[in-house]
Amino acid sequence: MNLSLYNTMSRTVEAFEPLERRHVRMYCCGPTVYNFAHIGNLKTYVFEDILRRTLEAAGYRVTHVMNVTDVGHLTDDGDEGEDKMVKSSKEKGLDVHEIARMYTDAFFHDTDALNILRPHVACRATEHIEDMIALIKRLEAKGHTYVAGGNVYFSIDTFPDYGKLAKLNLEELKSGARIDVDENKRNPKDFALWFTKSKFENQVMVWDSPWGVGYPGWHIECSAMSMKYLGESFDIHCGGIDHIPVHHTNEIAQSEAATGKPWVKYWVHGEFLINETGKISKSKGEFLTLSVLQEKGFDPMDFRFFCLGGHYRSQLVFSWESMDAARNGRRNLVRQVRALKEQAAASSVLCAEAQSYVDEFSGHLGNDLNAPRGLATLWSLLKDNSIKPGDKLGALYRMDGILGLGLDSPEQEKEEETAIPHQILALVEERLKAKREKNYHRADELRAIVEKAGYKLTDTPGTTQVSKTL
RNA sequence: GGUGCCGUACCCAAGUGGUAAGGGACAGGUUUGCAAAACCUCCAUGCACCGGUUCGAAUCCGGUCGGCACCUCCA
Repeated sequence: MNLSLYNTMSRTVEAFEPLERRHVRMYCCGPTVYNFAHIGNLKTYVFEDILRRTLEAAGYRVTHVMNVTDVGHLTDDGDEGEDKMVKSSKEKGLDVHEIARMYTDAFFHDTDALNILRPHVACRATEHIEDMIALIKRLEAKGHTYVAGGNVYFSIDTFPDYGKLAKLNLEELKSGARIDVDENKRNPKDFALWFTKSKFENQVMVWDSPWGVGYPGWHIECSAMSMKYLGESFDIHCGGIDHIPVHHTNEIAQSEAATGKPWVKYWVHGEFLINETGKISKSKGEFLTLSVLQEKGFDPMDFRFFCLGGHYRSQLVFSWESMDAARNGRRNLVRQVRALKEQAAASSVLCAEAQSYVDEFSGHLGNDLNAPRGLATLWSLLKDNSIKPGDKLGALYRMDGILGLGLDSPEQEKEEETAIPHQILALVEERLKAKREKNYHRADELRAIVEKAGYKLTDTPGTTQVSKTL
């Protein structure tokens, strides 16, 4: 399987060649655990999961590392603003560590529900403060830092390639166009590595350091932890597209300034999920989480299926109508798979025709993760009556190894029996009797009554199933 | 003000020079007393608009209009 990926650094699709022959080292920016993940966040993790599964399907051993940001960071990249962890902790009346634990659990609960493979290493920022301090010391020794107003800053003017990822034009950037510039900074684009004198109110999350008691800047954790677990140069770094201009730009500066080596080979960024009003965010509009979707009757897999319908580098438009479409489409798929399962067991060796569908599918996924095309191939396979059920199922399972829709997992019969009132059951009985007597006029009357009461009747040979209308 | 992305049917969405994938909805049909399910069929001579290049353009170039994102913590 050939694999090519769009590299933000070169702005082109490049053939993928890892630094080590059969091993891929991948770092994904993880959640900041001061709140639930919203479905926009989750879209990015779905894309990263597709990337990982594609790499594995291509035969690579993957080491997947993700950070969990449990250090409080300010609502502002400068020295102002409120600490988000503290803010959340106050609102919930829990201490910051409890907040972090609660939202970390919630995060993995959601990603598990979406069948997203867990990273091999999920590292907490609070457990790597020493690594961050060591990295800052390294930068300090090389003259990339300065102390001002009690904080340690990275001086971007000491790093000639600053902004290469985002293609920032430093002359023309209007820093401070929308916010006030931190007056401690020599260059408005400088960023803090360590804070000691912020007016933080968080007395819990502070650590001792050579520069005084305080806490790390928000970019340093990713550099420190990724290099700790993946080495000073590794293959893939991914995250949301919003990270390009600031977070990843700063990570590159501090990482490469410290080591003097190229840091990351491929930068892969996922586009945003948006709705009619713009991006889905934590501070704007309705806060859409996976739980909200589930409360509205959607299965987490419906959301995964929905995400797979668009390309990861395109904005995807969320609407309830689209979710309905995704649910219908996925139910249709599951139904067909169930029918195949009843006919045959999945073949372990595929016939040539089935294999050619799998190859076509792999070609699409290998071509910068074109999941929508892959899905189209899956539907054509399903429709191809020249392929025997066992081969069809075997091919489907291979495709699903990447799609992760859980097609091979045993059917969980979700339709749990909600208690049907005995009045309704009595009406159903009466209707059955009318049916047997071929009194269809009466039977239809009874159907109307029962349906009006909020129950759906489905006739099967000899009996009738009752279920509550959603 | 700067930068980037985008505009494809009723909805979502692929498609980067060779004559519009796929899903959903809708409609028609087969079948079942009815209903549901299932199955079959149908669904863009056209890809925001206007010019240009080309044998050929949704795809390339120029312009216009519209949307989104980033330059602020953000997936």
